[in-house]
Amino acid sequence: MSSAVIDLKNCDNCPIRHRAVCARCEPDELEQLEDIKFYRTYDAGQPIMWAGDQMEFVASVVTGIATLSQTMEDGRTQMVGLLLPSDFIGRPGRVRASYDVTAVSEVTICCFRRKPFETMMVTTPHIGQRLLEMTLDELDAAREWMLILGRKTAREKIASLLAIIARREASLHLGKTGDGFAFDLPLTREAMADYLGLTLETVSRQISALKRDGVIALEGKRRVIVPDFDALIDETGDDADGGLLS
Amino acid sequence: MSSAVIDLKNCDNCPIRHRAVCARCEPDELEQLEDIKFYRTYDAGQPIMWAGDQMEFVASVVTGIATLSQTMEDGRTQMVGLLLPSDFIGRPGRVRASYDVTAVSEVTICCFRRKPFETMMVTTPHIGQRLLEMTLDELDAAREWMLILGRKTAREKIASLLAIIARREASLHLGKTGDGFAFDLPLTREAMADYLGLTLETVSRQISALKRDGVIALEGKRRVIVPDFDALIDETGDDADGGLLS
DNA sequence: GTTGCGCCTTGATCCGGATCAAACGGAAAA
DNA sequence: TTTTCCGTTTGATCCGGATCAAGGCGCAAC
Repeated sequence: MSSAVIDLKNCDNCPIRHRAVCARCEPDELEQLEDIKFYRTYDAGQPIMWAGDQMEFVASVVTGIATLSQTMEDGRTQMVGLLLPSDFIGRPGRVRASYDVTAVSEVTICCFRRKPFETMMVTTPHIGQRLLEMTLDELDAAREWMLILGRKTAREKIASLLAIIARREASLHLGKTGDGFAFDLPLTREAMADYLGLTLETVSRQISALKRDGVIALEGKRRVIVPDFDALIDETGDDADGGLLS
Repeated sequence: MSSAVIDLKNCDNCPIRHRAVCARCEPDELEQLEDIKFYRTYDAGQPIMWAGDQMEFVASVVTGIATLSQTMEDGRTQMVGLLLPSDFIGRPGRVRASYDVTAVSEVTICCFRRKPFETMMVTTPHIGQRLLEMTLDELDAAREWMLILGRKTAREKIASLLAIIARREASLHLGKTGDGFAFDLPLTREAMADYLGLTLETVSRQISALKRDGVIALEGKRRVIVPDFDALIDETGDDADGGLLS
């Protein structure tokens, strides 16, 4: 694997330090962390780890996008996680990876040797608490995903995925989700198919259909324009209010 | 809701105290817990809470089986969690329930008022740590479930569900999973369909097919006999070794 | 007994998405 | 420039599971 240590200290973008795990750490706790962390970068398409691999470290995504996925013996693949900056990789207490982790874009991860990290979790409750919050959020996302996989039509699945990505982009760039909102798809058609439990042909056809029906517009293959966000939400089959009302 | 407080102290079967959260609590921590916990019982089929309900407590299943599920406006339903004794209900820090919780059999839950429980999580790290472990296990289960929903055929789905239930029964009763192993289905055909993203007719047909092919035998509608456990596993499409080998 | 009611099974038909196949378009390599 | 290649689109056909419909079985109420 062509991965390299790129920095050992003071990465302002390190999510474990500044956003994910250590948002509430004391300065001396941060110094402890500095001693056991290092960085790795992977090119788009590269595997980061295979299911069954020995995991010597846990990690956190700093930049880029990676996927968690499971593959059956005959090759059928299901994505089970989409890892964005600040998301956590690996699991304290577990020696072997349970899923394949693959870089979708160029990805930099911040690694912590597993043993020291585990002992730190005991001595520094904040880290465990933050990890619990993150895991609960992931569980909620997984459950929303299960509804998509189990009960939605192909069109609803595509609309749901677009809405998920659009919402994330909007919140990231402080952007409005108003009219004419636009964003880039970070995933290939095949990756979208693996996400949604479809074939890439069906993904392509349904995107074309949404375009034909004026729900979205495309610039090239990857850039999506959403003229009316509510119209997109209508296509997802979800409740109009995202569970916000009584 | 015909729910009643059934006991306020010393429930040897309370999973929060003895199995789930407090496995490593000190005696004085247990006493703290006693002050803020109470029990409720629900009949089979009764709703325990609806998505959107205000949650005044978090809880833990003591006896019986309950389901977590999501329903779309038009009635399509997807089960997203199967709650067994010792499983946790609710989420610290969240005011409203995200999913419908329904009793499948008669269910007794052990409730903790949410606020005191949350403050206790801060003062008693063991509880948070145990909760993290449980949540990570649930996340793994959800991801296995996503593969089932997204990529498996109806027959593989049924076989997978039977294998999941069989394995749990086996581990519960210290039972072997050897030849002639038998267990009761805790779910109706409809609940199985909601679990697997199928219709109840397809569930019924595929169970009949597995019976016809000698993979399983039935006693009545609910009791399943598995003559050869490996043959059942073969039908799931999963790797033969459950990821145990290198 | 018989009636009614859940829960389950089975049959006939339909349709959405998979599969097989071909071709397109843009970017990098030659 | 042309070639190659990868990601994508589109078309034709097939099939697994949904849908619609009828009937069976066990059980509790009457």
